[in-house]
This record gives sequence, structure tokens and C-alpha cells, in this order.
Amino acid sequence: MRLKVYIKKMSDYYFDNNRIIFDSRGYFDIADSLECGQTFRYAHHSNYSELMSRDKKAILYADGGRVIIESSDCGYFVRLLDLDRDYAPLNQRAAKFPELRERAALSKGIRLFNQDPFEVIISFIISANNNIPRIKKIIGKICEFCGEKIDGFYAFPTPKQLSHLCEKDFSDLGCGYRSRYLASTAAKLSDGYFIDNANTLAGSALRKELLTLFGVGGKVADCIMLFGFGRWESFPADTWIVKCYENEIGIREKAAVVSRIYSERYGDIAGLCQQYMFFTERGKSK
DNA sequence: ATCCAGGAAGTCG
DNA sequence: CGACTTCATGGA
Repeated sequence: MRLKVYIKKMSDYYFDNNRIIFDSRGYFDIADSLECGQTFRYAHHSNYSELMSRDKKAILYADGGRVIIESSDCGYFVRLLDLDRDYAPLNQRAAKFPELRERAALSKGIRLFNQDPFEVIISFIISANNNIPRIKKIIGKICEFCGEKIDGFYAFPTPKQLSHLCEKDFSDLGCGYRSRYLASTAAKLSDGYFIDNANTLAGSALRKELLTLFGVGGKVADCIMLFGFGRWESFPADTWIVKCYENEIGIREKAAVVSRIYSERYGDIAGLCQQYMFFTERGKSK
């Protein structure tokens, strides 16, 4: 028997035990949200996409203007996909910045996911000086190597599971010189205390704390703040963002400077603006 | 072959 | 401090 619950929120969706259905109104594009660089555990198929997070998996597809999400834990994906937030006013605010007007229109369907901090920390340590297809491949191999096998896929390893890997294990999985960063940080996160405490910290203190992790520098810390801790004031500046700034201003600045300038300019929606910028800039060359 | 990929750590001045 | 070099790996 299916319990059908109608939940009145800014973003209206039907929600039962194994499906979420809602009208996207243009503010949830499945492919764009998966490909904008915030997550690496997804795949596209002819008629649907699949997304994995922790030990959860969902099937996502569009039917006209509706989005349908199937999962054995819909509550988890309501939270992950940020479905209780209305993105229309946020997108409109971003579009008021002249340099973002066109990018905001192209990125309307991007939502920021509320991901697991541990998974984000490990994933973005791997992302350093790496390319996205290879990042996806490495993360997939790590899941296969030590994540729990669920029906048809492998979960992301728990902190405890990952802490059992040594540097050579990571190296054998293709992590390259990041292997010792991963072994060190996995050990430090194994008991969950670091992340529990991190959740209580204000922005600047959290960033400082993240920088103590081996393999986490400024840019990766900003990604972790945004994608893992929901801190929208952070604006990760990578090579693509630095290019955006250079095109806009005509001067090439270091990533840390670019990050500060943009985060101050865009304030509490900086992270969303960053996704718009990254997605459209990277999309140009694909 | 050379360069690049969502950079960070190590070293030197 | 700031600037410069090194670090695996794989695809273009």
C-alpha cells in the first residue's frame, strides 16, 4: 500500500515511499545538476540518470515538465536534492548581476545538493589537479574496493571502512600522489568527531579547521564548505573560475584573490553563482 | 611528445 | 610571508 503525502512547500512535490514527483518549473534540470561539478557518483542512461550518495541510490528522469525520482529512501533525496528550497528567487537575484545574466539563464536548472561531508572531503581531495572523468573513475573504484555492496551498486565507504586503507591501497586504486593525503585524512576522520565538531563551527573557523587536513588546501576547503556543509558564502575558485575572472576584468589573479572578490560580491548566494559560472564556462569547451 | 586536469605540499629567498 | 617546483595518472 502506498501512502501518498502531499507536502506544501515552496517547491511542491508528491512524496511517497519510493517516488518523488514534482513540476520542476524549469528549476531542476537533472543533467545540469549532475554535471555542474558538485558530485561525481552519477551516470546517464538513454531514458534516465542515476545518482548515488552514501549508501543511497536514486533513479531520476523527466516526464514533460515533471521530474520523477525513484528511490528506496525518498526522504534522503528530498534533503540531498534540496527540494524544499525555491530556486526561482535565487536565480533571479543572480541574474541581476550583469556578468551573470546569461549564465544564470543557462543554469536555471542547477540545484546545490546537500551532500555528506565525509564523502565530499574525500572526493575533493581526489579532485586536486585532476580531471573529472578520472575523478569519477577513482571514486568508483574506491567504492568497489571497500564500500558495502547494495543491490546493483557499491556504497561510498564509511569513515571506518575507509580508515582501514593504507597508502598503497589508495595507490593501487589509481589515486597517484594523493594516496598519502587520503590515507592520512581517512584516519583522522575515522571516528566521526572531526566532522561532528566541524558542523558546529562558523565559516571562518570551519575553513581553518578543514585546512588542517592533509591534502586540503584553500580551493578544496571551499568546495567542502559549499558542497558538504551547505555554506553558500564560499566561492571555490579553480582554473575555470580564474579564466572567468580574467575574461571579465582583463587581469589574471591568483585563485585565492578571485575567490575572495567573488564571494564578497555575491554574498549569501556566492556558492550558487559559482556553480553557474563553473557550469557555463566548462560547458563552452565541451 | 607535450600539455592539461575543479591544487596542494615542499622548498627557497 | 610570496614565488617557484614537484607531485601520479591518463587522455587529448
